[in-house]
Amino acid sequence: MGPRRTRRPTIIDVAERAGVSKSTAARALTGSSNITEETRDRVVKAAEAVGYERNHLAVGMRSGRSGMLGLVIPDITNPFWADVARGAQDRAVKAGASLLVFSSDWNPEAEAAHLRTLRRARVDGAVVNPVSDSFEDLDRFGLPCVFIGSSAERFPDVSSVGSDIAQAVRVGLDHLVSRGHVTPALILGPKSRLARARFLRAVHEHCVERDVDPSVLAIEDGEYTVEGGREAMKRLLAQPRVGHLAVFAANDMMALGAMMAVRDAGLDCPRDVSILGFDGIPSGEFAWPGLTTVAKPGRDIGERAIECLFDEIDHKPEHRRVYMPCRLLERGSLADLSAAAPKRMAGAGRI
Amino acid sequence: MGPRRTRRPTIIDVAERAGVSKSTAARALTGSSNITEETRDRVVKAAEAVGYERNHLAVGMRSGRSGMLGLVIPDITNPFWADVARGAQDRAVKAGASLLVFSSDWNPEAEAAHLRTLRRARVDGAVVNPVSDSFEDLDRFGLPCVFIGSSAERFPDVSSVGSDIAQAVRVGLDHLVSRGHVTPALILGPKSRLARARFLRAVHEHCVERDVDPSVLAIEDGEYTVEGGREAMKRLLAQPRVGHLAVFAANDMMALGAMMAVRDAGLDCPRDVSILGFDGIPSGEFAWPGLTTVAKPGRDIGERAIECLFDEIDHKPEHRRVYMPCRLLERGSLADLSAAAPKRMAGAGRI
DNA sequence: GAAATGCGCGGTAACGTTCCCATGACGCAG
DNA sequence: CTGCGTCATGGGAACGTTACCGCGCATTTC
Repeated sequence: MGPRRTRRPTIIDVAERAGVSKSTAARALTGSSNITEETRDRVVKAAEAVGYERNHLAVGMRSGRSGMLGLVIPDITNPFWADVARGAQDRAVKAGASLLVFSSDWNPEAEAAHLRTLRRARVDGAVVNPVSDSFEDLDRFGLPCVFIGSSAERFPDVSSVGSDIAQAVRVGLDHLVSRGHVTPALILGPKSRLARARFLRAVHEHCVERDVDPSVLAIEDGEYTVEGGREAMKRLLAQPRVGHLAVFAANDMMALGAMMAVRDAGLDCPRDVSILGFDGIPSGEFAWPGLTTVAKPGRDIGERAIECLFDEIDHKPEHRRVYMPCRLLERGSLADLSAAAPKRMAGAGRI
Repeated sequence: MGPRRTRRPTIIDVAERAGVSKSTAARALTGSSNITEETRDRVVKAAEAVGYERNHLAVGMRSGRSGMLGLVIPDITNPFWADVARGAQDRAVKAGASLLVFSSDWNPEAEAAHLRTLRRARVDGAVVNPVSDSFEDLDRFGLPCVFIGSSAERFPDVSSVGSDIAQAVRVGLDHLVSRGHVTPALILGPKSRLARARFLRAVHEHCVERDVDPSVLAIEDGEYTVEGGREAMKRLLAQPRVGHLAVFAANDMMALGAMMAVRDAGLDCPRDVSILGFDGIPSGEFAWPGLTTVAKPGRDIGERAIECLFDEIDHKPEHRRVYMPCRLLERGSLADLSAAAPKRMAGAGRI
């Protein structure tokens, strides 16, 4: 494929071939009114004949709309963010827009640099998972913007899309209870994280509704990693307990780590310990047993964020804050202790 | 963050503030020669003062270089392609370029549509994993282009980057042999796939070098999916055999499916069956036992592809075909049958 | 001392598109 | 027949930038 270095046809070439002025050609091609059907036909034919393709750079320059959107996420390699990116991509494509994707690696400086690049590229707006604590850099962006994720909470003036943590926790706890685990232990993230507080608050609310004393629940903290979950579970297993142990982890990676710790201790999941995760990463499907988890709707979040962004661009200040519902992914990491189906725990889950 | 609707400063604003002409301002800002250090300073200060940011749309229009590159892959959600995208992204950012990312879903029409979009956006070039069989659509692209992946083989005129299958197979087989598995069974993809033939050829070459008759190896085909691998392994297990069974799967998903089939049959991996995968997807890490596999360097491939693309854009027709080396990821799915360390098979692998 | 060279700078055209306004044709009513 | 409104079309400006050319000035060279 030798890239042809011949000049690409412009609207003037089309106009000449159709025997009209470039204004008329433009009108015909943009589908505007005030033009004879016959003329439009001629222009369209001419455009096809010369292989004309509208130059979006020029369009963007003249009209002030580049037709490009930015997406700045921590890491496209992270399955959740890949999901988000995919949703955003599809929604953008559907609207005829293109997506400039950047990974910030949770680095505020990289984030700022990418936002600068987006501004220079004259994107019409951007969807961002903000990592910078200071509103400074983000405020400077000066373009229509939608935030994604729990960190967006810090910026009340920017509309945002995220998962509905309260609903997710409810779904998870309801499922645990339905399987006979009324007072599960919790493996949470570091105390510094906003997400941790939200998660815990939702658990408390749920407990109050069910007349359970929240302070009964065992809680261990750890980093949001496999190792963090493993260590937390080790501490949990070291505590004295009677009977089956159920654990709700705030993150799938931690849940998988917890699963390892169970194995390390010579115990079996789900026979001795039940584990419920939160995220819905693909790896959970291939663990043994398969990790039952509450899945965040990454793709939907991405789609929705782009939709909000369009509203923002069009000055329709609708939904300032959107929380998308999560859903349970039932696999095999939960024992069924309910009286109804005492046999279900054995071969459960693997699809 | 109310997006400020005030006009963004142009180079003319900078020029006026610095008391020079816009030509001089442009010269100062592009770092071109023939300009006093003092004038340049003044212009740069003025630019900072008014918050000037170069309009890349206008630059692209005037100079013919938009500073944007395209990336068309099957699915950003697939961990391998996410890796590739990440590498491409990093390399592009390093060169001051931006990446427009699209997912084709293995759909030739979507691919063609995305390529059209890229052309209209006036990207400087694109990195593509071609799904279309006909060269037709791709040839029309008419821009600097680099292909990625084994399917690129079909287009000898386009430079491409991929993983070195021959080397990967060698690494895998060498490892198998070093663990005492001299004649592993093979789980391969569908006969229609080019990748299958290449994989098999590499195995044959390796066998010949080691004076092993290739026809001894048991082979089962299947789709490149978990289910495909599971079925293939089931058939493999149905065959009469003596002692330990070792399997080299052409794909991690199939390997994970094979692992399930082993479990379904009441056998144990790695005690009764050893499994080696190929890809390096993250899920393999969390399977039990951890999947030992030959990992493709997705990120490196992405980086390298962008580098090749830059060469292509700059008319430096260097490396037309690049194969990146793969490396072994040792986890726990292989028993050690070699005399040296007969104990290693038990607790192997999990990091 | 005059011509030649080099350098810093300004003016203007051009990239390809869309938008606004002018123009001419045509139809219709007075 | 004239005047007015409507509608299809053409002409030109503008978006923000860079490339090219030319001008004036200072320095060099025979």
